[in-house]
Amino acid sequence: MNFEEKVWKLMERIPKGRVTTYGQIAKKLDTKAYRAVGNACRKNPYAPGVPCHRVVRSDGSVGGFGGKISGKNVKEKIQRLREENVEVKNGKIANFKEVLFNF
DNA sequence: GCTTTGACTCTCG
DNA sequence: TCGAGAGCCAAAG
Repeated sequence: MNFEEKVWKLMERIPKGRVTTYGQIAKKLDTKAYRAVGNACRKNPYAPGVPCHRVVRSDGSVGGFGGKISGKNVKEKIQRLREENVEVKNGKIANFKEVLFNF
């Protein structure tokens, strides 16, 4: 199994209404390839089976899909997050600690 | 096979 | 509090 497949599989485990960080995923995979995780996310061939929008940065900010990349459909992702009990404020998770999914 | 790049994270000033 | 720099790993050129 490739590294990316592991990442995707792990992301699949993220329940609705919860989020996780790249660091958590990397840690679960016994690696420090935080950035590679992000890369795998960006590819994301299993979307929306693999909800990459539920993966955020360690500080609770939504990461690249929130402010840098794809400025419009991102809002829909954010909106979906908010519908899933995840409050997003200004590109960051408001109740981050509460919705953070610990593997 | 080496170099570049990235949706990252940590530390320091 | 915020920005810059360094370190990390994997994929693509």
